[in-house]
Amino acid sequence: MNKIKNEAITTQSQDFAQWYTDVCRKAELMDYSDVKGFIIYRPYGYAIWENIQKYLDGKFKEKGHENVYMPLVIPTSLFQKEKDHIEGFAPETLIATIGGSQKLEDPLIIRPTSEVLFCDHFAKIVSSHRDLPKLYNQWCSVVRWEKTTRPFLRGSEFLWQEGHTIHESEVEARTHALDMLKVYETMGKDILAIPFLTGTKTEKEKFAGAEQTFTIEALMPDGKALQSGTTHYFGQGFAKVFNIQFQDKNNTLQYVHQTSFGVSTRLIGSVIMAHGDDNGLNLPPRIAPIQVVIIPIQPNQPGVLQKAAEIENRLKAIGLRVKLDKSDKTPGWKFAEYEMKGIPLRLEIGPRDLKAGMISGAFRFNHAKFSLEDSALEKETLLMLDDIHDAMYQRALTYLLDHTTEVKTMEELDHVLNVKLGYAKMMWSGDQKDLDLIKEKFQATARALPFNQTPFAATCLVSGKPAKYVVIIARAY
RNA sequence: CGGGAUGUAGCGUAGCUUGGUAGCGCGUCUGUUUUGGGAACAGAAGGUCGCAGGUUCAAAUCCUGUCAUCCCGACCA
Repeated sequence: MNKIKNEAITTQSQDFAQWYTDVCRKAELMDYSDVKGFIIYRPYGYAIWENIQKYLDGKFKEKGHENVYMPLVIPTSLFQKEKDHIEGFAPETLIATIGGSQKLEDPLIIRPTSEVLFCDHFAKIVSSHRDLPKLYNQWCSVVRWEKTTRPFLRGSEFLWQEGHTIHESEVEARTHALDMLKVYETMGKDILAIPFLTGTKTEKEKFAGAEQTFTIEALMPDGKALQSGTTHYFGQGFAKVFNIQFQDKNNTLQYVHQTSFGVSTRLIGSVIMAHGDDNGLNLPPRIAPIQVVIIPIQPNQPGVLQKAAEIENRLKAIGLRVKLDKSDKTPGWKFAEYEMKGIPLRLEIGPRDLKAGMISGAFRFNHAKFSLEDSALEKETLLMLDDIHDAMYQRALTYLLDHTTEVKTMEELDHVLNVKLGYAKMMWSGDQKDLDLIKEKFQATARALPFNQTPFAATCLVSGKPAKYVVIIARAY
């Protein structure tokens, strides 16, 4: 029953990285293009992104954001204004140097992120405290010339959303950055069925140009962490460089306080790894492009196809995303195929069910089979999809908790990173040199300073100096 | 950017050592029978052997270069 039916997919235990790539391609989420790092988002993969977009776009608008669209290209002279920012991104920019047949005086950088465009624009449109806050969001793609690329996890081009906001006060801006982190965290719980580790990034890991960076980190089954989204408090750094000023209520000129935040199609990679298994993809119901697949058994028998179509229509009528597979593949083939594609719920209708007035089916995530009364179809299906979501979230949460370990010695750290796998929670002096040592020894980095900073030891695990922070260490994607 | 591996039909591969008509499995198409966990039979289509040079009467095969993908590092959402 649980043995591997699809020989084409490498098993996770054989080679987790290869398993991941196999799933991406076999489930038809993406395809490679002719340019390294630039992937084709196929309909099934893109539909997952659309579902994430739909959810987030709604949440952003609830928070008062407006969508805008900035240019694809940034003049080099503009990009270079903020020092830390350019230092962070310069090594991975793609630059257009020719327009038509003429060499460009000021070469155009294909945006790796749009901070400077927003800043430049904000400076022009803001003059009074009455203009604030400005809460903008942009859906677009960005380009970063990456050396190593993997589908969804790291591409030279990826789709994302970038929010950019400016505020009158530091408190308001900081609160907003944390609010948006909460939106991301809730998204994990609501639709991705992924519990995120949340916290603050260390000085070294924070965004180029930010004063403070917050993060959501997902723990993958191979024990590695995947940074899945970040929000930033920029302070007034960009505002001063780009001269984004306003007159406050006391008639004095002030610089705005700024934030930005983003999540990308990397979330798809996160979902693939967090929930997938040796049978392939396993999608949480709320982002699954197809939530229910209906498989007619012996479709030539009287009434079977009609019933299958009726079920399809009834489920569509209550707003579900449904597919009825009328093709002449055998049922066994279809079962395996739709498991591989991660469709959360399968319904089967055949002569046996017709006679009994029942509908058979199975869950993708745990392979459990069931049978339900025809009359209860709508009600039961909705309940089951919610149950599947909750169970998937719980399973991921249990994994996260089981794989978050407090460590007090180098030996324990070694054990967590190399044997037990997952997050190592340790006390840290606050000196980056101590973390550098860990990186050198274990190729692991600080993922976050968790918001819960309750100390559990007095000294830093590495240096023995007085401990300042609780920090989460892991290998990362 | 360093180290390793691989490019032959949509996918997986044989052939390469020793140059001589490009083969197999899966998938695809047509038809018939099937159908409750990856069906059977019959017929058919599908190839610039990654690309570019070179050696040769002759190159998938030998030589040089190049590109891409994957893996492992360093760098990064």
